[in-house]
Amino acid sequence: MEHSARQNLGVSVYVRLKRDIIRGVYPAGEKLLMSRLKERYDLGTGPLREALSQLVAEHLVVAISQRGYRVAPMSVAELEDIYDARAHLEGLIVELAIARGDDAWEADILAKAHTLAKVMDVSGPEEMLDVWDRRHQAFHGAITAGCGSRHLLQAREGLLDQVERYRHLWLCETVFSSEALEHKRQEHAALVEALLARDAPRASRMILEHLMTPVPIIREVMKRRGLG
Amino acid sequence: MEHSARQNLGVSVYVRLKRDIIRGVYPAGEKLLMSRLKERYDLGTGPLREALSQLVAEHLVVAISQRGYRVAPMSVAELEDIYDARAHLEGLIVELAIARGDDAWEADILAKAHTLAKVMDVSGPEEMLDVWDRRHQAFHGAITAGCGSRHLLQAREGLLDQVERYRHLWLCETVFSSEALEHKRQEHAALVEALLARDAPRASRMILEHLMTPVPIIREVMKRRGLG
DNA sequence: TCTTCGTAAAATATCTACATTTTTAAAAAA
DNA sequence: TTTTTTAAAAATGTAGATATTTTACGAAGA
Repeated sequence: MEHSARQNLGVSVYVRLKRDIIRGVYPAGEKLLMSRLKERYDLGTGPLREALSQLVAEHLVVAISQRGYRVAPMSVAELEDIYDARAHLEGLIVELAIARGDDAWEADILAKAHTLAKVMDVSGPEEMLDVWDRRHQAFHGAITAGCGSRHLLQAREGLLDQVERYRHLWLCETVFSSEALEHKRQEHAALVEALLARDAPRASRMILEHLMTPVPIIREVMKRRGLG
Repeated sequence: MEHSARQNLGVSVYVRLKRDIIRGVYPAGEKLLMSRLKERYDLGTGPLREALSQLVAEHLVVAISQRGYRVAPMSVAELEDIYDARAHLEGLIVELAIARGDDAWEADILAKAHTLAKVMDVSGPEEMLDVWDRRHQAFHGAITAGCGSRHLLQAREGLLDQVERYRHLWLCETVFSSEALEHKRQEHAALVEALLARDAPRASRMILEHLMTPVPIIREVMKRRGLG
């Protein structure tokens, strides 16, 4: 079965559009002109409106009837709320994971923590950051998977999508100092220890702090760029 | 300004389609044939595909490329996971609301609890159930609003939408006995007491139990109807 | 002069109809 | 039966028609 099932255009333009919005190709609040999008992605209005409708449901785009679509606005207030919400939800999920996770869960966390700790600066900081980010996501994914609830994880995904635009600001701006990286490494090690000790309150508190650390940095970036 | 801003067809058919799916007009797993939908809602494929795309993002509909759309399947496994996820999320939100809610929050809860307790059987059980449900939603809405986080409430909304199909089975099947209603009333009163006493652990535990009670009943209904 | 209002033209969003491609079904052949 | 062929049904995409909003411009009034 090598017949790569043909995706319809709506789905593929959805993926591209989402990536472009997250990466800031279209600034927050910008009007998404049909004619421009048609040209850029080389397709008709039908598939475009499908993709935009999905993004509206995910709150990355807002639609105004008869006036088209705009990239959802960004603000410091939203930055704070979204990180707060995400951190608390992930804290809850971690508590459940500690209560419900089995041996395979523990093993997977250890595995992901190991590969994350071993990220080395081999081919330039650009590439390294990319690898680090992917493994960092995998690490947190392994932790949260232990809660065993498809729908809680789905709610988490929804918040991750929305947080991603802000997080991208952070990743772009932050040049990782090796001390910052070392600090993260220690946080992760302590977190793993709390998880394996099944110390739910401690692990939950640590997750919350861990996830909130980027907020002040992003707030600064936003103020500097006049997105406040 | 009485110019009721003209909604585009995509949005209005989205609302109708969503209501119809929740109410079981289209059974779980059923194919949503374009030709049928076009006829039923009297419009073209464009707006329909917009609406369906949004419902896909909300997980009420699944799309299979080149094979159209289907109502998302239902199962006892999902029933349990979705209620579990919702209950835990609402528990978290209640804890935050207790930590963050102000006087107006307390007042609003008391107000909504009062109107909910006063629901009387005046114009038939059909009408009564409708009023009771609306006020019940308002009651829980008032409680959760206290968390102050737009994004946590948004995540809650997402789960509510998905839970609604199962909840509808319950509302349709359950003929409320006055003793069941009285029991609920007592649960609500105890909950309000715990909230005003700012007893977060107790309130959270109560919410969790309160929200999980319909599960065994719905499970029975589903087994009886062969949706297991 | 500056503002407000109204009108017309341009730009834009929205929707339907039809053409194209793909899937499903039915019938025929092995 | 099982496979192949063929026809019908369905999904998808684009182009163009229609309706709405925005912009441009000038006249009237302050």
